[in-house]
Amino acid sequence: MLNHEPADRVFHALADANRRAIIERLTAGPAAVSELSRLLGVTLAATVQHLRVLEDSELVRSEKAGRVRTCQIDPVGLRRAEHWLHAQRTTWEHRLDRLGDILGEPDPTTFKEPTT
Amino acid sequence: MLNHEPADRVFHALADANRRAIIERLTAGPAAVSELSRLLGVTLAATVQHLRVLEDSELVRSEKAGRVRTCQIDPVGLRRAEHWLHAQRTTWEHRLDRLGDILGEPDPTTFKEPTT
DNA sequence: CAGACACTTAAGTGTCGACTTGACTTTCTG
DNA sequence: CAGAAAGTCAAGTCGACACTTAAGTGTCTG
Repeated sequence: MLNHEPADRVFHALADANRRAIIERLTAGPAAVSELSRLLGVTLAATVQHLRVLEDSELVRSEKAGRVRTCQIDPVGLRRAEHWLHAQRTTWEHRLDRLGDILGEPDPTTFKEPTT
Repeated sequence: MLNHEPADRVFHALADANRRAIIERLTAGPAAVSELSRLLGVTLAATVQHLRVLEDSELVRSEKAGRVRTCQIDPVGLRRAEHWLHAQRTTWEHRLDRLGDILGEPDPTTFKEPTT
């Protein structure tokens, strides 16, 4: 089941607490890899691996100047995830609305939810 | 790093394409476990395991009547995930706004981003 | 009531993912 | 220029995870 859909990558990236901590830090402004490494309390190598995941899912961008790589938020991934969730929630809510309309109608012929 | 934060659970649940497919199906209305199983093309047992993850993260609720368990969306998890993403994005956007204000000011004393 | 249905639980398997250590490369700085 | 700083790359370890099969448990239905 090794999918490479964008949604897979984004949600998988967000599933890790350390990666979310990186994102939370970066919303406050850019940071170097070593700073993030200190923040998480893990090795530089581990941090770099997290950043690779975050960049692949377009949640973070980074550029290297001299010997320091500076990371910042990439809004693309964030928006993609937000959009999927919003779509699900609104679809669900609209369905409930329609259901309410039907149940509130003056002539309620016995209504049954189709399951198949 | 086996965290049990709610955000961990929700995003981890959403990271799997089959679980997202279940959610997408349920936004259209309730469904039985065996129907979801058919939809995914995996074993009933596997489907039950996915549902356990989805229920633990409050993305799905289910009730058993007779021998059939009916599943439906639980908005709690969806909202939780959406809220986290929204918070990150807006924090980031507001920071950019403030940055724009500063850079657009009449007396721009040489501005340097604090990194530590 | 017998057999089909709709799950449920347990155990096993192969893969992935988060870390680590250790060996480099590149870029400052005293 | 020597050494420190900041990353980078490559293994290697070990626990999680998505499946499966197999053996149940209740609940209809003819």
